[in-house]
Amino acid sequence: MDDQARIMQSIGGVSLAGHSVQGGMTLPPPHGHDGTDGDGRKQDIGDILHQIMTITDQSLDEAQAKKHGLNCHRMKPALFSVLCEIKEKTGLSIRGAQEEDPPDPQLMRLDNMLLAEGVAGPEKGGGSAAAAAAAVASGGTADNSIEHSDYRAKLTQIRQIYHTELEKYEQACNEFTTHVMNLLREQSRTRPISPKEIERMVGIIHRKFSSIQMQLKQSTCEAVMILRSRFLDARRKRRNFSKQATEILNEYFYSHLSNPYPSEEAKEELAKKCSITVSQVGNVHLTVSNWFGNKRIRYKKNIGKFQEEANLYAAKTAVNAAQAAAVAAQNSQANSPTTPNSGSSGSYNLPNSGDMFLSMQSLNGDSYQGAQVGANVQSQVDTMRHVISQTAGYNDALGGNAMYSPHSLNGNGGWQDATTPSSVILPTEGPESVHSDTSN
DNA sequence: TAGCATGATTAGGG
DNA sequence: CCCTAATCATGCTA
Repeated sequence: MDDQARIMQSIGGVSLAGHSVQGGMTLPPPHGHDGTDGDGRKQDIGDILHQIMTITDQSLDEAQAKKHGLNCHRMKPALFSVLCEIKEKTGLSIRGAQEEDPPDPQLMRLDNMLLAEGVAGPEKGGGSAAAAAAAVASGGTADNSIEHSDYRAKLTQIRQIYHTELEKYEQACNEFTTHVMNLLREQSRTRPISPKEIERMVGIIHRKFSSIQMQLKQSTCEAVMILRSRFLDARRKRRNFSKQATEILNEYFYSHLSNPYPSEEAKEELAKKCSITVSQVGNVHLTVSNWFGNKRIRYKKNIGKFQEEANLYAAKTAVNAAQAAAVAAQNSQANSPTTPNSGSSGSYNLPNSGDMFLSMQSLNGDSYQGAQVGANVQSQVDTMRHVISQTAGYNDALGGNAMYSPHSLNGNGGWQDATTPSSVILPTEGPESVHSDTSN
């Protein structure tokens, strides 16, 4: 019996203790611990150890020859399968523990975030999903608050980088896995490596690579967050309106001082007239609302400070209205001399602007409250009369210091009828013809 | 550069 | 959902 055969036999004898025979091969019965065969086994093990210790002393050819001899030994397949079985059994507990790993919550969080931001997930819906998400976050509407080309461009860039890197990682992972698998398959001819063990190794490799992937996802998330915060900061950045725009808004405000709550249509119209566009701010409607909200509150807080401004705009409105009225009167005289006067107490026609216009329109549209109309009309008429009298050198009993008294504010600090649902329609024809400088 | 002006945001109420 | 009130943050100007 040569050395190799003895090794095989010895290993077989040790390894198969307590196991039945595979492949119909009869193996020595399990050794007891009574020491009857102990000396023989010790001798065998000693031989093996000796061979292992001296293996480096052997030449390569000698080692190859021994290896070949081992591979060709008739007992090798049986021994091999038994070793595989034992290995599998000892590996079970480890593998079981590792495979029970729940999905990493942090990874899930990152995945969800990337999906929500439109970086991961389907190519097409991604951008709009992100836009919608960001719009919701910023309180605006999806269609205009984040239609920011810069934002989208940067997001697309991030998305591209992310996918490129992800692809690289996946490729590297696959390549490495294939390499390791090939290596293990190659080695499995000389040492017991079961397919399951290869699988396990692949799992380990994948886990390692997924931790790298997580880093990628993490930095991508960070990039998106920075982008978003920058974008939102930019949105917050204030840009003063043009002087014209402020004038238009002020004119509307002071000519509707009794009820400075523009309707949706009025807001849109104002935005249009003020050339407040989507590109200028995120949300046109919100901007006009902001302006009126700020104006109302600041006016109310310090009426004295705004008195001068109020007078200015009152005069402006009145003069414009008077001009328009004069033109209208001329036209009406020329076109239909029999047109009755609209019933005002003065000698001029009612101006076709501001609350007066509203009252007329609203009466036609039957949606406006009578009381409100009355208040507005009265306020406007008073102002008009006063201003026109001043500009025309006419004195009346009102005195000259307060063209706009804060009578629109009630005792509670609120505007009269402030709770009345506003159905105010911005004059679409009158002011345009009057304020030719503000029309688009 | 301080201080005011002003557009935007936020919290809370109806 | 719109409003007010308070506040933030930036723009403008003396």
